Amino acid sequence: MLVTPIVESFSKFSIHLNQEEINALENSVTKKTVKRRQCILHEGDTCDHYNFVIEGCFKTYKVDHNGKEHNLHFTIENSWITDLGSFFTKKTSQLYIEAVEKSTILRIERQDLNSLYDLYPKFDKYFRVFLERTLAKEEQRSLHNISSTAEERYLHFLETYPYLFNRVSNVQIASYLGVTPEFLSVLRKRLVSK
Amino acid sequence: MLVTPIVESFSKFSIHLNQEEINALENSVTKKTVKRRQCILHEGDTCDHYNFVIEGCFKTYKVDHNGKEHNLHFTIENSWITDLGSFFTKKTSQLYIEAVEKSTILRIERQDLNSLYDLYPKFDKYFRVFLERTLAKEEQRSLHNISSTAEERYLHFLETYPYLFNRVSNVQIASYLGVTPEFLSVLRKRLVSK
DNA sequence: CGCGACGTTGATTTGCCTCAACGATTGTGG
DNA sequence: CCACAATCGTTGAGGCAAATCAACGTCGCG
Repeated sequence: MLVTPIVESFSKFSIHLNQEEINALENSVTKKTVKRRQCILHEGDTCDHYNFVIEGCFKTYKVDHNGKEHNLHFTIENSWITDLGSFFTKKTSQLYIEAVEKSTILRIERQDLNSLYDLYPKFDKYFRVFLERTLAKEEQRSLHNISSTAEERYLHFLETYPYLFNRVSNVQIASYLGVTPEFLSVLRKRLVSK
Repeated sequence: MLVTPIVESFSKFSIHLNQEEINALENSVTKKTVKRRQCILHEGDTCDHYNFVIEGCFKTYKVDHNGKEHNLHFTIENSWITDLGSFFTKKTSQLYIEAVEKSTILRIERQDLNSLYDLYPKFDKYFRVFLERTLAKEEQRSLHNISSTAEERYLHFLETYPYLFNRVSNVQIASYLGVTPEFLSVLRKRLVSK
């Protein structure tokens, strides 16, 4: 089954899908393979779907009015990725979602997800819990950002996402931290000499 | 009924509670009045509840290792306020939630909320939708923060939350924007002279 | 009435950016 | 499978946005 990783994700939140629910889910998703550097969402698109990352890694970024990229977050296997803002308001997205590595995703369209919500309350519960966790992480992040220097943010990044260190370039990390690659280089040098 | 404003909030998301559900909710909440400058959550507390603001205004802030306050957000009437991070992990909170004005809240404890989730699927749906919106707003905010100057952030704040302008001090606004009150003063002067 | 919070101004400092340059790595098309 | 191009990581000089520190008048509240 395509959706086994999703079913396991439900299990992690102690929500167990029965065969009917699993089949409904299986019929709602489409598998897509994505090349390195390929975008699954462009600025200007309307985001009408959720994606579950089966394997690989994505970055979500915005391009500002000076043409600079700002990474909002990285998403690796076994998590959902979408532009919630666009998904909700049904307005065009300001974001790009791009594969950092060769990746595989399962996509579910808005209408199919809505059907699942209507038919099976477990989907509301699962996303309610998933969103609580995601929001808690987001808050934790802005909390840390607001009260730390760039050096502290870098160290915190390394602690929190050790598995990303080898998967994304320093350019990407700098963009995520909100500093220039040059300045990250200075920070790294300083840290080594300590 | 105490919970009328909450029932109306459900209605805004097209979720309509029946009398049984309303009664269950009514029996789950406790009304609290809060004085100006009184905290409903302190750093070190564990946050085991959600609060619905009936009237008034709160700020959620962190005190950093230099003793400075950093406002994460303001919450006014007809919205929920809690420390999701602490609520979830059941760990102690790093945050303070303090009334900016004399306020009234309805509090619901974790166990009572869990009972509602178990008995009535509408509650999962309501919070799923609520969290999607909240998370979309959070993302919108970090998106804007990451790619704007302090002046742009201040203008954006005024546009987005015009109703807060008269309710919270510039010290609070500066803390929310991530600048010092002195620098906000400079910005305001610059803007007037334009 | 008096005290503490607020808003403002100015002088000085600093964290991080910009721009420019260069060798090392990576990846890709021929 | 190699050669060339592109991206990456690093270093340095100079600049700017915002912080820090200090000072002072005003206002609202107890």
